[in-house]
Amino acid sequence: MAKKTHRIERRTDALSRERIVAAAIEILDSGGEGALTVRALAAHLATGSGAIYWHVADKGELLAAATDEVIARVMSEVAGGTKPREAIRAVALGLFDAIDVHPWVGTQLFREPWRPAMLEIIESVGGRLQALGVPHAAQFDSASALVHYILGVAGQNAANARVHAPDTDRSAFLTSVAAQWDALDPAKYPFVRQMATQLRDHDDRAQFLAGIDLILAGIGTVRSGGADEPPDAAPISI
Amino acid sequence: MAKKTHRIERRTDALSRERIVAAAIEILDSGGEGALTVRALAAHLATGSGAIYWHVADKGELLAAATDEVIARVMSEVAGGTKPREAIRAVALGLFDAIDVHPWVGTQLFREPWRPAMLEIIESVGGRLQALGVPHAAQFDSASALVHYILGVAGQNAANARVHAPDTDRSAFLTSVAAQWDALDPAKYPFVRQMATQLRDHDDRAQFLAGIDLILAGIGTVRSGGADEPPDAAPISI
DNA sequence: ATAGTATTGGAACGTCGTTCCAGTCCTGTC
DNA sequence: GACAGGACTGGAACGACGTTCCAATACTAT
Repeated sequence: MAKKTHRIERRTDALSRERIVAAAIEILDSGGEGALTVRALAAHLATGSGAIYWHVADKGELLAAATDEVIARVMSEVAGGTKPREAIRAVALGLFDAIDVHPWVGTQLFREPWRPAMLEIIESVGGRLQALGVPHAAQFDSASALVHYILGVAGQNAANARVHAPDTDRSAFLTSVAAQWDALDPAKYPFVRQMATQLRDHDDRAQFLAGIDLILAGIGTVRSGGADEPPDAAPISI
Repeated sequence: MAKKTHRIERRTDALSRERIVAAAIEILDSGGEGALTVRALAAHLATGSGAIYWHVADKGELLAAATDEVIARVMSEVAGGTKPREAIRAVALGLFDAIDVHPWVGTQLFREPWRPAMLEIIESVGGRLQALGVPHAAQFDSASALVHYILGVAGQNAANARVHAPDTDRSAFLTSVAAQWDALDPAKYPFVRQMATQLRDHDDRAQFLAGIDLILAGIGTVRSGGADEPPDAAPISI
């Protein structure tokens, strides 16, 4: 009836917001945050900068869209039907691994807190906390603690990826930082020096998970301390 | 004896690394991270860019030096002789307040982990954890969890300061974000929507401290779980 | 076929970090 | 008190960036 032919595709290689975001993710993954320039993106897509700006407002929106896309992909993958506690660990590990592959995401997560990426993380963690039986009064603080911890690790991993060459592996990087820690003044930095050895041999991923468990244990003390729910007996399990 | 007159001062308004870093902090505090350009800095100091680059390698070093300076100031202020647990809370709150005043520090902390700023934070938190009686095997993971949580909050606060105009107060900002959360699809974001009200009325600082307490509580379960130390009876108190 | 809109590619603008360099200041030596 | 030489300064200039502008082209509806 009406005349709305509803966007017939132009030609197969036509530019689109999706294609631009996908190309941006490719560049970010292979060259890091510094490699994503509008010129590089235009070259990658064999077009000009004007064409890109017709589909995307500015570089910030591009980075935000790329981040949302990566996070949304992670969150849909870790859906799982396990117990709440395991689900929280799975979500956290999924985020850790995603940022390991796309370090730039760790930086971008610190953007506007109402962006889809951030909302999905809060919802995913918070929803599982409810399922765990955390009393209502403690839910906000508990979710905040978990999410901020995850953000902190994410940002740190992104920074680490930024500072060392993309080809050097993690163990070589840790060894060099550990050596710097070990060379510190023992009078000024006794604790850091003691940790140097453990730093060299430690596993980032396992330590991240240990932090999650530590926070969950802390949340557990709140729950058993003053709540009326029986431990581990929440009816819902997402 | 020797001819080393050891740097007699030039004239009172002479440029120096310290004066440049101090000017950079002023600009960062008043105008945010985007306001610090080499040209603005040169104008502020009534000189040219070449003169600045004679004292400072590049902008990165300048930001790192400014961050180290602010953090060192905080750490010396919160020294305190209280009990370890209170000392950790004091250090954390000191960092929170410093980043509240200098939001750009929250971004810069995610730099090289061997910079003085980061080392001082790790040492300060870790040393107090030892004093608390945390068993050696758990010290590294515990310090890591606390520091990463602090970093996460710092980064988030820095991002918030970046996004809203410097004159709008925190409560107005929270209200606007809470409104966005409240307008979300209840089917997709049930938890976030429930938290919208609490977000509007919550106190960032108190919630930050609640997170610290949660992690400390988690660390406490490790200590009492497998260690031989009696609770709260560590002999040393920094 | 033609008019009108959607989309494109690339030139051009202003700003940034950084480098370069001619000049100036200051100090130590005679 | 002249002067050589290093310390230090100020600003012009360079290349790269994000963004805007616009003539040219591709496509759609009539």
